[in-house]
Amino acid sequence: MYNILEGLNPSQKEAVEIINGPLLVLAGAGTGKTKVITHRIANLIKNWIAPDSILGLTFTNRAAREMKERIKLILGSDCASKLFLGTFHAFCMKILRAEVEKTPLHRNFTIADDQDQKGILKLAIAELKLKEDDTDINLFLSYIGKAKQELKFPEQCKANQGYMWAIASRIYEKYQEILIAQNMLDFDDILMYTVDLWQKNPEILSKYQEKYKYILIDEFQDTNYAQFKLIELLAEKYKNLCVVGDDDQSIYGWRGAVVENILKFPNRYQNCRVVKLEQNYRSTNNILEAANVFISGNKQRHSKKLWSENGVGAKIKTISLQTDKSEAFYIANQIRKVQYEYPEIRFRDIAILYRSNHQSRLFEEQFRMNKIPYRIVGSNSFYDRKEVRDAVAYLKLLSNPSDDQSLLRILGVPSRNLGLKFLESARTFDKNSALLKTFNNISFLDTLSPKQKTPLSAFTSSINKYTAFFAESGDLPGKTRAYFEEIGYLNCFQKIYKNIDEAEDRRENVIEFINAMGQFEENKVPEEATLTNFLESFSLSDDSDKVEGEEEKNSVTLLTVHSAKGLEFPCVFLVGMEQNLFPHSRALEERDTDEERRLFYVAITRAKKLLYMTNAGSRMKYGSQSYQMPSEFLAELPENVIEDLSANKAPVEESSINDAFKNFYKQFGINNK
DNA sequence: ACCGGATCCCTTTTT
DNA sequence: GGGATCCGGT
Ligand SMILES: Nc1ncnc2c1ncn2[C@@H]1O[C@H](COP(=O)(O)OP(=O)(O)OP(=O)(O)O)[C@@H](O)[C@H]1O
Repeated sequence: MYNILEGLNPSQKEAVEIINGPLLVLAGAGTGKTKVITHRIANLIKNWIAPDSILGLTFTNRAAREMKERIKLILGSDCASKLFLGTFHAFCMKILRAEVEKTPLHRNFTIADDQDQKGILKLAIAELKLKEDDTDINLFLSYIGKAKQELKFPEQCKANQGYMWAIASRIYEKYQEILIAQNMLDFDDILMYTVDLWQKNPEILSKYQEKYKYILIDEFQDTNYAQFKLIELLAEKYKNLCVVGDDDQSIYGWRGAVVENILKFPNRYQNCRVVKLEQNYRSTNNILEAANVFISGNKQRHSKKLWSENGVGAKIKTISLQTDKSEAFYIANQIRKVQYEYPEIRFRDIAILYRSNHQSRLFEEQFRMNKIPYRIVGSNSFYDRKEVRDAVAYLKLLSNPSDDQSLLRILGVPSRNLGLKFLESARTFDKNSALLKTFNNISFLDTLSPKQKTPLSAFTSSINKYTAFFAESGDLPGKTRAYFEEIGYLNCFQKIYKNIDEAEDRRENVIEFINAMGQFEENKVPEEATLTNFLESFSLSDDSDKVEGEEEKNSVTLLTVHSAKGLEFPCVFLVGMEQNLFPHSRALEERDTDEERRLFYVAITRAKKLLYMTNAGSRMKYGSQSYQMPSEFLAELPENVIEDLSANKAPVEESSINDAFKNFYKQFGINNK
């Protein structure tokens, strides 16, 4: 049998061998915290603890997936599949589905995405006859989110002081009413409802306390109040709670994360064991020295010294490029060069890290042209496409007939001669009924002209037919394709988009989406291949069960710094190192770049051996050119660990030079045609 | 009611 | 660069 304790240092061993009681592992990047969690799980199982009584929670899907893979390596996939490993949200959804009678929702409830949220919030504002203009929508959503993260229901928010809360709590109340009427919940509800369920039903809580006797949580510095409370309740009885994290890597403050959760963990659990790890096994000392600059000044932290036996290593390379295009071009070239120089570095050992998702686009284009295989983590660009969102809405409606939001989305795609006036009449026909129910009401149909009655009947009969089909599990792609064809969606694109290529593109995206359902189904037992399950994993972006092919595995990874947390790559390109991008303009405006600095620390510490940082002098922003200054962080890098390659003329793509000149001329009003 | 065009937002970061 | 939204013509 695999020796679980082999290859661990004494502190790691200590943590792994503790079986019962609260345990905190507080340590810097790359010191093997995640390794402690995975090996500790293995050790629990070796000590005859049932795998299904172990709960491993992570923050991001990517981290859950990574952990699953590591555990598979130690325990084998049979054993690994028995324990629950996933995000807080995935775990809570499992509970809410199981205990649905005790929640405000009905079976097959669906998760509201951000567009649903906005739509419902608009409805709430309209129903209250408030005249808040659209720009306030995001503000109110953030109020509501904040309340939910603190586990406050609308009732409790009414007690909040201030003019804004007076309005916000009324909107919150209405918003919640509509969500529930549509049998939906938003992301924050997932946590709030679970805590509420447990608090109101001690017998249910007790059931789960008995089930999950051993709890392990990675990246604990990122938990918010609701998550802390959730775990506190679950662990109350046995207190076998192991949390692991690094206060210097706290980068989710904007989402309500409370660092004190980890810092004060020993105060909350009196007999808590604390283990610190100081040896970094990941990076070279050059990389660590650079990283340290950005956290040593942080207030409110446990100071941790990191050291590594990995030698000084290569210098960090910084390169300034002219444009965002030449940045992507340079990196595509550099990847080839790196592979030439270091044959052991495969595509999968390389990552492109950026501050925000939209930066991936140019790299995708460039990599496609250069035949560099890549995969993007966590970007919604595909799933955010209108045609894909519409496809999802078509399906959500089958799973949850009360989902008016989805109905509204797709009723006019393709156009069915059923517009605003028609909707108004359906709404007034029965204010308290879901739209789809009204559509099926014979006496409502009788109020319509034949020109509307015919398309509406065709629409509802397809919906009803496929609702019945999907009630059985299995063959999701086949049924979906037939559904989309019959209801006129799959072949409506030629009609909607004049440009034939665009129409074909969009149609193909829908086909690709249908294929993704096939992939979802592939590694599921037939009973689990239900539409509801698919939609749920889609909403949670939970692709942790997806099996990747070799080609896919051996790809360059494109991802944000946030989603790279917890991961490591031998070669990292940190791109877009420009003022207002990283650090982000919002942080600069608020004169609070602490979290950006920690984010930068996280970015640097992803690299094992090679680290490149690039910045561009100009970049397309909102469709127009913007001139960019190098990031203030670059100036802080210790000189002895960096090497500036900018002077060595990097190969610059022809068209980028032309672009740069054109913009130069444009700037001075010279017409260079 | 539909279509096309103009206009106006946006853009952190994730579940 | 792209989506949602509004407006005016058909
Ligand atoms: N005792 C050890 N001996 C050799 N390698 C180790 C040891 N402990 C950890 N490592 C390696 O160090 C690397 C970093 O480990 P791990 O990802 O667990 O760190 P971490 O503390 O979770 O990092 P982060 O804070 O960045 O998430 C991994 O490649 C791991 O295999």
